[in-house]
Amino acid sequence: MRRTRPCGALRREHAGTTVVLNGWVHRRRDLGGLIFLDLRDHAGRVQVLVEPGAADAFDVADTLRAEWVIEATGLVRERPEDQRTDDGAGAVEVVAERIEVLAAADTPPIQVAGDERASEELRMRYRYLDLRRPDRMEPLRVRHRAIKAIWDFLDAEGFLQVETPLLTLATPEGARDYLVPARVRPGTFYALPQSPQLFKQLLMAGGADRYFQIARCFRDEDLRADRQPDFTQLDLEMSFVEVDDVLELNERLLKEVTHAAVGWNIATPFPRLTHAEAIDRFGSDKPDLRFGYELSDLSDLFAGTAFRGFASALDAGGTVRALRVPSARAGDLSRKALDELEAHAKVHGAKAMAWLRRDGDGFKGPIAKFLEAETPALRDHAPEQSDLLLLIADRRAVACGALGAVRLALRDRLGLVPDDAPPAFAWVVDFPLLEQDEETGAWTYMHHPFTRPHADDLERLESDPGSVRAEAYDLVLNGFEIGGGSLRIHDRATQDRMFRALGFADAEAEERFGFFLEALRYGVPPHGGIAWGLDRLAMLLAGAPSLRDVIAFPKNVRGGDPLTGAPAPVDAAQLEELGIRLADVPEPVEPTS
RNA sequence: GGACCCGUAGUGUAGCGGUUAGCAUAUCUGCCUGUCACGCAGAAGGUCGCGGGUUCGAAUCCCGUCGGGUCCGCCA
Repeated sequence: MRRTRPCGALRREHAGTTVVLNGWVHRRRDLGGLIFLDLRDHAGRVQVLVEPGAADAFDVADTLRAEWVIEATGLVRERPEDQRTDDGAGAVEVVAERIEVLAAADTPPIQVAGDERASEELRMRYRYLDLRRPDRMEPLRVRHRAIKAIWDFLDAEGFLQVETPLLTLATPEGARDYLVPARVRPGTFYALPQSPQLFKQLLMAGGADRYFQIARCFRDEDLRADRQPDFTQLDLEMSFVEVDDVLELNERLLKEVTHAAVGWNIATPFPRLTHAEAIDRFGSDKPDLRFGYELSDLSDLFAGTAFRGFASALDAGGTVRALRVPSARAGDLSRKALDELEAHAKVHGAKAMAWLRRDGDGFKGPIAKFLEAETPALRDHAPEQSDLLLLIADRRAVACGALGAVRLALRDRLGLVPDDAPPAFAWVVDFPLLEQDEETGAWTYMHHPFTRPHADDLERLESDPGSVRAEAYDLVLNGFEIGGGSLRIHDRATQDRMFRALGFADAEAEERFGFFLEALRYGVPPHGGIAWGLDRLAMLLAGAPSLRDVIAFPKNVRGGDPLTGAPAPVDAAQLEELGIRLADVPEPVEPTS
């Protein structure tokens, strides 16, 4: 018999009808002469009452255990007034007439019912059990609603959804590629795409005008809580647009998506910060704008200081940056806490972090006695009694970056962002086109080599490459980069100049990207677009602490899948067929746990 | 490549130099007709991840290793 409706969908108006229910035994309460079952499915739970009068059903109910799958037939009735519960089907119960076991279950290794949380490792190993919990399935539902809203919105805006290849050409730059051996051409390899970047530009060359794709992407780099080796982008591209067109469309899209997925009502347009501003004020190119604690530049104040720690950094062309912790919260930071914050700054590249605590007209702290000359000026930066100043002297990128990291540590330590804080979206624009490798001194692209240089700066591409801005933008939410894009170079001459600036010989560029450079010869429209990190956005929408929560079958920190056991060795025969011989690799070690 | 944190019954945890390795829950048995984390009585369940060392004595301290996690590097 087919179920009449989901367990969780039963309501008072169904009282008096006979229903067939399918579901899992969530809990069983055996009172001896009376058995209660909580029956659970995707929609919720309902109580099934089994009385001794229903002879067969009672005998079956006696054998049931947690997570057995059953079919229960019975009469829906309202529960006694004083016994109703708040959840969906809590006003009714089903009096069992017949119960059939559809699938028995061993005692599960992790409990589905109850508050107890197994370790993340076990929950990944038994992901299908973990997903039976409504709060574990919910992030996937949020993600589904977001993707549906994306499809609906972009379809209405005239975007064409196109799938691009997963087996494609390896590109030596960017992240490490995942390679796939090509059996029919021994010795050659496909690569899995790091993004559909060149394909979507070729679609613009093909006249698609506006394209999007929910695209799987692959990057063989080390994992993080917000980074998986295979992940999903919303990839989109538009022809005949300027930066404002792309940003404006994305703001409207996000308004729709966040509302459809989790009911947010976000304000647009989003604030825009230049890259330089984001670094100087927040010490990050993906600033968390939900709280203040902005950095300040005290380089001028310390120009000519006698304190060697600062003077040497300034002499080397560096800066002194400060972060003020207002007196109201500074008291929460003990000497030990300050040591821990300094250690945090060091992890992020700082050589040291100094602190000063306002004390009367002067300051306390290990370096206070070296700064008597600067004390009057410093008072302006710590106006309140007990205000705390955290100071780092270093190259701009290091000083700002490390203080930015300290700023986030303070956020977490002091709870500077309330749970109900509204989401803070922002655009970071005017990224530098190129950045210099610290060791080799070579210039490399910051975004990718197809990013259009800012027209006003193009003339300096060869003479002063570091000063050239890119027509590139990042989308930031609560301190996470959730998207990035740019206008693209669409003419061969500019693309050639870009490759030369990157130190590629013409022949080398031709070899790597010849197919794309050729396309630029045949009339490509000006175009630009963006890619969202869809997993990361879904994580933030779902309020989840880890990307793994919004991915159905995620990988662990070492890139393994505890459920399937991937990656794993393959048969010698399989390698033989692919023409692959393994170099000496360590024997796979059996886990001992 | 590097730093730090964590591995104790199925699960979650306590114990941090001498314990019969404790508690909760799950499991099994018995009792129980309005429970809803049902209750009550009882039982079984542990190479304290693995290897080595220190010690009269190690779950506990040290080293190594394996596994898990967070971060730095890396991630156009």
